[in-house]
Amino acid sequence: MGIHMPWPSPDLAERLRSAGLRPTRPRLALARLLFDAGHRHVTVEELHKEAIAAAIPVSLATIYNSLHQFTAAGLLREVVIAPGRLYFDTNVDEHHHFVWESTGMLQDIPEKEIAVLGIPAPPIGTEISHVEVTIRLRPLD
Amino acid sequence: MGIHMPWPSPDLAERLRSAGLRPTRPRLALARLLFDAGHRHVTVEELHKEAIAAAIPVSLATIYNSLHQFTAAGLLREVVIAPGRLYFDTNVDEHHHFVWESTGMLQDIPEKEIAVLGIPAPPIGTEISHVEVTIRLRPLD
DNA sequence: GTGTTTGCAAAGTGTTTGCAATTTA
DNA sequence: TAAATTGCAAACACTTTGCAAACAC
Repeated sequence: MGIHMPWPSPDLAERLRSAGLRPTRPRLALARLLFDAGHRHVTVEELHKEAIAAAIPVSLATIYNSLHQFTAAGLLREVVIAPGRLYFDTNVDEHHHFVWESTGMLQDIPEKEIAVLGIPAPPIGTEISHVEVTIRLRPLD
Repeated sequence: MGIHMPWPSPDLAERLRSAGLRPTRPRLALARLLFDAGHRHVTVEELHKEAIAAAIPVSLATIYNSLHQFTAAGLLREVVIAPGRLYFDTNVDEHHHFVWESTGMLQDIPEKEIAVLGIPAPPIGTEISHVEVTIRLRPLD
């Protein structure tokens, strides 16, 4: 855990199978778009357009379903940066983000670059699931 | 900036006026609910229910409008913790959050408690608007 | 009185769901 | 063949908008 294979990717069908998901044609095609090109941040709409452009005629509903299934299976992580701006992040390891407030764009910051000191003890009955630092940017000037 | 008056609150009408907002009856009533009881995290729906319960018959549309106007005026800050879970935070100073993943609940962590080290230089053409640390919690066991 | 704000109901948006047809194993 | 998955279209929940009436100044 924590280590990502560079491309060429491991067998995607196998990866889906071990996540408990049948490697159907739509899912494999989406997995290729998502995981065969390094870490990505995609929105539902973007992925749908990409799929259509790649001559993979998946319906929007299937995009939604697949992204949620992938997320539940731990293959993706959701990142919300503003109301109505939801990304699915193929980097599921602990890491941080730059967020361009003007465009909604997102950029990863490796976990190792940033140290968070003084994290308070988690409230009784809870444990820390993860810690994320979001650095919001505005255009200079 | 960064210092908040404890209650009793300064004159709310004046506060709205200097934010460029006419102190209308609905806006004053909402401002009282929001700002007269220390820092709060409210959702649109919660505030609407509170207003109705307080015999202030504002429409949902007015809640939406007012919250957005207050936000644009710098009296509130939006905090999205998951798709569809938007809070308006009356604490507009730099600070951090605990987020209960199971319930969506939110709790402030004062800015001073946490130190973020190693923040990378902002990408060319941008400056840092703010840095927030989100600590997600899951139930113990 | 003039320009702003409100409430209502209608129109949008983005997301989910039900179900018959299709596909996987 | 049996069970899971897909696509479509309808249903949803949430948010915004248009406009006449009410209000602030």
